Amino acid sequence: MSKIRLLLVDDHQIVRAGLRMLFLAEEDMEIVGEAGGGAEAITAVADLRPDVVLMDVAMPGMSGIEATRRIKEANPDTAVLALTMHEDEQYFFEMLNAGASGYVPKRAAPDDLVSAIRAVSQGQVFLYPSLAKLLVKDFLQRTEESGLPTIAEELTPREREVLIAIAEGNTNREIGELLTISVKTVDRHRENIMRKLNLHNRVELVKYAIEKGLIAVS
Amino acid sequence: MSKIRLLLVDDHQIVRAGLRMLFLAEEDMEIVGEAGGGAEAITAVADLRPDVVLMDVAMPGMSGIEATRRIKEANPDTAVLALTMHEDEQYFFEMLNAGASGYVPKRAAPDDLVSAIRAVSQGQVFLYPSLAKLLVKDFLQRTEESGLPTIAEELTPREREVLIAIAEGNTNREIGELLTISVKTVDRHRENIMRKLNLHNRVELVKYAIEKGLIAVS
DNA sequence: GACGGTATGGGTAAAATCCCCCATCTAAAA
DNA sequence: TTTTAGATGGGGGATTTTACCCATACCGTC
Repeated sequence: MSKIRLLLVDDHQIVRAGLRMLFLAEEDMEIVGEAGGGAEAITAVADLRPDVVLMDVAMPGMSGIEATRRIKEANPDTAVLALTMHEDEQYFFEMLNAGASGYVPKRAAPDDLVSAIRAVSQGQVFLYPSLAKLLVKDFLQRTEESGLPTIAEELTPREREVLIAIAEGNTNREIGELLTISVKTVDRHRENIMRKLNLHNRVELVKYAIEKGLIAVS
Repeated sequence: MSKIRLLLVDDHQIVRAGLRMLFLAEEDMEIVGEAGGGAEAITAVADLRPDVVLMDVAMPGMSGIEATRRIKEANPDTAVLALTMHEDEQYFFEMLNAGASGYVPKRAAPDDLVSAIRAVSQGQVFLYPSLAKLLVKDFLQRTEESGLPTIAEELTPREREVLIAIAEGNTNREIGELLTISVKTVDRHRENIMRKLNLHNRVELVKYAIEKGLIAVS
């Protein structure tokens, strides 16, 4: 197995030195280069073709955000992991937009950073818990905005489950297997849902479920 | 420091036994109870007041999703961590919607599960990298597609018309009358649409149409 | 204890869906 | 000019949906 090739980008060489020490202990990683700014980082990536770029977000000159955007544009296979002092919401979302595969605050435990690098080197996304929370919050806000008006109150929990399963594209038979009940019971629930909501076919059920935010559109 | 109080919810007692063994080694956690189904889980939470509920998603009877929704409704301070075999996109988003604080697949390393419990017990959100990826994908999709729908390019104008009519809830017969063509032709168009888009029933067609902005959700 | 709501499930039958087969006509493209 | 893509339509059949009928069981509440 070949090592994960790392590029360190940070405007403080003390930080870079610390990171170098940290990765000496990891046998599956090697540092192939360093850069002290965004512009340097771009040329370094082009020259060295690292697997993962550890990118400081706030730097004088070209910011880590802009550097990330340009790196991902020219080289989509290189993963960028944001490493930052700021757990600021704005920076976080902008780094995601720029194409970062992960976001780790500098206060994180070294082990977390190492895990993060392994995750992003495999094409995964690593979000530090406090940042993941922001993203989930954003997600929930969006979904509930789209489904505010009078949630499916009239439905029983079981009916809601069945409705969701229908809206996901399952047939009645599949739903029966999913919920371990007979097809006829699924059918019965569907009938009750339709009567309660005054809907008359599957398509209308799906649109209702989406409107009420019971399922995600995509 | 008091221990993190855990409630295990899974319909397989073998899984629960395995988890019990796992947490014996963790000195800052204790299992205060178990439940074999969603309904039991709800009463167990009310009785035992755990800090974290480890919740299986797919269970016969009340699913983990519905159970989570009800637990969070009655007890917002209790964190629910979804533990599941399914890395399914739909389940994941629904668990988030229901109020889960984290999502860990059963294939994850035990250490990851322990980290996840510590994170959610502190009010953080823990997402396993492969799932975090989904959330970021969703985020990026929303931010970039808030302007452009990227219309169904592959469909002919007539097919688009038929798709829209389907998504509006019309039957094939009604669509035939609407477009003054025979039911068989509508059927033919529908087949072609499904083949082109690799969709396999009306429900998926509707969701596709909504996703691409061909019809309004409400 | 009776009643309403929820969840379960069986039977039947018409309608609709879905997936193949086949064909003709037209207009644009190679 | 031949070919291709789009739109039109028919036949058949397996499967699913939809809409009724019926029932039992549990759990609260009045």
